[in-house]
Amino acid sequence: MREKSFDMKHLHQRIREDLEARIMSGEWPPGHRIPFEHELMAEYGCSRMTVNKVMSMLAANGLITRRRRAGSVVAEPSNQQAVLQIQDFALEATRAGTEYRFKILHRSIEAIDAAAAQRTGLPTGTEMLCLSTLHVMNDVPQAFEQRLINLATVPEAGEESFKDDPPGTWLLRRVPWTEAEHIVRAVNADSAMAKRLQIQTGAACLVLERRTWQAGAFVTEARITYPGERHHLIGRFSPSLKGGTAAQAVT
Amino acid sequence: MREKSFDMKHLHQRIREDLEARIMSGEWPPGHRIPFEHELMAEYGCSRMTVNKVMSMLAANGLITRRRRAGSVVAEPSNQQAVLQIQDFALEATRAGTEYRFKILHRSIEAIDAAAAQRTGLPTGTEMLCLSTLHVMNDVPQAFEQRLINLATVPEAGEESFKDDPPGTWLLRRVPWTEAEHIVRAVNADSAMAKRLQIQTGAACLVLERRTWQAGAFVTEARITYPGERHHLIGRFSPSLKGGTAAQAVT
DNA sequence: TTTGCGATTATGTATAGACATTATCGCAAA
DNA sequence: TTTGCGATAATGTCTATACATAATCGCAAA
Repeated sequence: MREKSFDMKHLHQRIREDLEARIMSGEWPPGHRIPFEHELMAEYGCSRMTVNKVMSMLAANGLITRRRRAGSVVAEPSNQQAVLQIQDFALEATRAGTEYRFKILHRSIEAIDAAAAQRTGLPTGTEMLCLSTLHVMNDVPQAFEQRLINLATVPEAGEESFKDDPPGTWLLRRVPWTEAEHIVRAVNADSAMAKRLQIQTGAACLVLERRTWQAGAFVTEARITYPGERHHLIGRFSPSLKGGTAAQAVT
Repeated sequence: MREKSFDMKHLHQRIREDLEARIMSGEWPPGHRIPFEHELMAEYGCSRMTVNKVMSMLAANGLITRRRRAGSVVAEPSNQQAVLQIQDFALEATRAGTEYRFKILHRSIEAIDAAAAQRTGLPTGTEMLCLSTLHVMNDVPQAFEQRLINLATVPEAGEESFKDDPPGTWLLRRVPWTEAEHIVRAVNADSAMAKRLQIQTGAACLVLERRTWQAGAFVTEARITYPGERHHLIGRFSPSLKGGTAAQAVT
């Protein structure tokens, strides 16, 4: 039954990546029913054990929810699971029923500067789309986002207006990531930041820096500043159920 | 070959918990060789696939490192992997060769207050050991730790002097956790905190709150305040390799 | 129409065996 | 003594099968 396929990857890895990509890109939204094991088994021409191992792993990582007889569905993102699952504002707002707006404060295309080149591993001079976005819920500023998007990896971003979806949400739909790096810091708001976020100058803010790659190609860097009083990062773990859906809703 | 064992747990789960407990308690330190699959297979009286599935999962979670022919060893904690792996100071200091001291600033045994009772799920009035510890490296204060230890779960903590190991390290050796919850916030240092950490009043600090349970029994709560300028949280992920060794060195 | 129950179906767990891959060990040749 | 290479041992992947468990569906009885 086993047909050595053309590519080098192992079958279980290919299945895993296929499923992950469909989930993380939003093609299969939370609640979407995943093909039954016997269907995937037919699709990939492998035994049920192989499919089962992949699905069990996805379930252990919290990406899908499985129920006997009922089948498997894409899991609802749980805000108790993920350390770095700071919200995708649009998504969270819809769910909570609060009003959400965002505003692009700045947009330009620039050659990457030396410091950013080092952080991202790109050659200096690479063209980046630079965006500054303010996220507002119920007329209260919730976060300020400074983002670089690698136009070599995501050329269509250059043409995008970002009028429907904020950049993070837009990107997630198009470019699921395979690797990410995060840094969390505490900083005092300078006067410009304080004004933007409507907080006191000097107030403590949580800064999340997030860089993502797709198969080794740099995708985007986001520096998101949250008013410290209004936001925390929350995570719940057990030793073998770590991480969870850390990035299901963030880019 | 299969012998339905007396307990209700599934075999793979029992194996996983056994191995995790030995790793996380420090009984098997980083670098320690883990029994070969065929040894575990004999020990638990099961097939290799069962052992293999468990070991693969531990490897995927970064708890162990596996190499063909060489066998499996407990992984070195990697500071590029875990979001919440803020340092176990004693351990990090040893590794980096810097001088580390800690000082217990406060110690008392008190009935839990209402707010903490709610956070931890314990009945009000439960006796807790309350400790405040300052962590110092090269004469620079690195963190201030406020900790509650549940004496019902860890009675021997009441007798412990904590003169060799700081409370976190001491606990980790004795009480491996099975569940943990984390909250990260940014706050402005008040004057007492500023004095302790030798920073300016109002300076932004990163606060990590960590609560751990062992099989449902509350173990400890730690609130650790780091000077924002001197510390970040760093994490690196890929979608199916999330979390990593998040807690190997922290309690 | 509603309730109850058995058949069905999908997942959960486990076994035994096969072959691939790769690092290491030890022996033999240079 | 050193180098090279083959045997060996351990993990990696996968198949085929079996039985357990749980939820749902649909039919039949009340």
